Amino acid sequence: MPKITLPDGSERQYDAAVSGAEIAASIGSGLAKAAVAVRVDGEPWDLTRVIENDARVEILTRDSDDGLELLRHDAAHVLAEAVKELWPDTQVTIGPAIENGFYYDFSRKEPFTETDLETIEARMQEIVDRDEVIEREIWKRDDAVAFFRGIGEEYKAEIIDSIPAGEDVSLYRQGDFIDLCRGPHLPSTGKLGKAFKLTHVSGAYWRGDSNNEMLQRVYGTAWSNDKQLRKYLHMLEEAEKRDHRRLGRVMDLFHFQEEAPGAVFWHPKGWSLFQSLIAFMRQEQNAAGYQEINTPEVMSRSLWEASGHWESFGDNMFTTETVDGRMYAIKPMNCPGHVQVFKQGITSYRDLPYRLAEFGKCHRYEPSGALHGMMRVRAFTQDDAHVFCTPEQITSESIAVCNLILGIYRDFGFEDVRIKFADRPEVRVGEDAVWDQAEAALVSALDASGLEYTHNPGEGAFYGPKLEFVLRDAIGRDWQCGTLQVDLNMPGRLGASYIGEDGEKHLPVMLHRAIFGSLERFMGILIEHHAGNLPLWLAPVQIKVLTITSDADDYAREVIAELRARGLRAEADLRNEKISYKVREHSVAKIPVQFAVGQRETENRSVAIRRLGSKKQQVMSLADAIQALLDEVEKRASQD
RNA sequence: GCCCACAUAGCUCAGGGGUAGAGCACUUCCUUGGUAAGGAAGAGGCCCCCGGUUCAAAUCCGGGUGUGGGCUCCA
Repeated sequence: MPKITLPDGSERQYDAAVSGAEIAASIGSGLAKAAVAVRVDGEPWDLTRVIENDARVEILTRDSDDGLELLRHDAAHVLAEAVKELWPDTQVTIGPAIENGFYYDFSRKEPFTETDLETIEARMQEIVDRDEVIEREIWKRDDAVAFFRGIGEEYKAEIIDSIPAGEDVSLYRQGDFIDLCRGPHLPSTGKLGKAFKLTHVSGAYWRGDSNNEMLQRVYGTAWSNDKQLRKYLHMLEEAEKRDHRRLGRVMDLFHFQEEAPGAVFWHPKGWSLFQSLIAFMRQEQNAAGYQEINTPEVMSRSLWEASGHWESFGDNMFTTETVDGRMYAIKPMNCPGHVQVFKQGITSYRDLPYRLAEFGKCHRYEPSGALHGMMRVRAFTQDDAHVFCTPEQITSESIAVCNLILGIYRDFGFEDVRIKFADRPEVRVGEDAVWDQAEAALVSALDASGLEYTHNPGEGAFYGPKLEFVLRDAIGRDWQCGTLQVDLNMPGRLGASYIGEDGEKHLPVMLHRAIFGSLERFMGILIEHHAGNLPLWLAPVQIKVLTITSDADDYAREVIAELRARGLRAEADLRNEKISYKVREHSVAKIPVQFAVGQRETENRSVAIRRLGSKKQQVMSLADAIQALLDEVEKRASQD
């Protein structure tokens, strides 16, 4: 006689043990239809599983986050069933729900083709039409291992084998397909609906280990209804329009070519934007007490051996051997160079904290498959800095860095920033006692700053723990940009020290920090965040002056001269073309402000202003227009 | 690095064992037009590279390089 308590606090008494489906039906037919699973005392259960005792029960509907995840998980099972029907000698492995969809990893000799995807998708729809009952079964672990081994599913058997002996496992059966799964699942395949689509195939290593066999992964997306599916597919198209590689071309910012994989060829407009980013950062960090330096790009291999980089990353460094047989490395980082500058001057604790910054161009031989537009390159520019300080100064310096980073992100319109604390990795340099100290210092700085953060275990740098600053862009994607690392190892390895108040030699603490991270990557993120519609203060060409007829050419030249004299980046378009033609071309090129000038404007020294994205025009005196734009630049305002 | 796909004009792409195609961009001419493409003509190609098959390869096959989607990696 279970008493069921619903989330709103109401209670229902049932005469006998009752299933989630029955509870939902007793509340309403609409709910019964939308229900996909239940949560019983916080634990997700199948809708058909019988509840014997008093419990708190929550009905999960297909529209809820949990319900959607379940649908996606079911879609993965239906995918696996379809593949097993079509190609019985394919082995199944794992198939989880992921953000926006699902995937399933299969082991087979022949990779899937694009045509196979269509075939599989059609079969999945048949399985949905068949409306097969999905049943939960509890097996003894060893029986399950023997069963899967018996039907040739070695991977499945291996997974179950890694579950502690003596534990029972749950299997789910739908039609002739049976799979190990924690559940819960839908009561039948028909409930999945057809708002799913297979999207692409790729390779994926078994258990995520590159030493293992490469499996064939099929990705798909799944939603609660067709409308949601269409909305998602539309969002993908919109994201593609924002692609910085496409916009970099239409905005004439940069290009890549085969002779320099992973390295940017900057065009005048792209370099202008790059310089704007540097100018801004320079101003902000000078104000925060940093001094800018520059260190060599090519240094002897011995320095990298001393720093520990050679051992950890030697395979990923560009090297160069001179005719006399000396081996040099092209710098992958700036820190060893900064330590050399520290060693040349600083001897006293009175000089600390000592903050050195560099816009250093680094080269890393990234795996070819990792390259991706400007987001992952082999030649990039870091806004790198190192704060040399005493152990007592770690907290205050770390807080200052956090505030600097968050403030700068706000200036770029990134308000949603997450912080992750990454501690010691398995492969590292230095004593554990030193790591204890560095991690504790970073955590205490975080606690003192009052900022929220999450824990990212084992993801620290080889020389110290770090904070990762992750910003979320306009369409909800996360990008890790900034970093703050506490390093108690490198100064000692490279022989840096200072004389403390006590007259003794001490090792300085080194805080590594970057805010943009890579300027190339940050620019890519900025372009995609703004969909190319850069805020006025960053736009390489801020104003285009378009003439209606050639009678206005002289006035247009005057306007350009005036704009440039006031520090605005402006270009004229005096071509013998119709105004619509010019407007379209510069709109496509994402120029934020267009001034149209014709006879009327020439006569009263005005401009007809059209902002990117707007179809309206505003006529204003040239003087007022310039002032308004200067104000906007000063405020670093974003249009969106 | 690994799996799959792709590589044709500046760009976006069609084609396909035997003179290389379109749209846009570009050049010239006409047009001086008030807010997202005015008209005409012209020029533009080692069909990514190296091999092989073939009477004949841009096309088929193999290898390489690059790019894309993932996996692994990211000091």
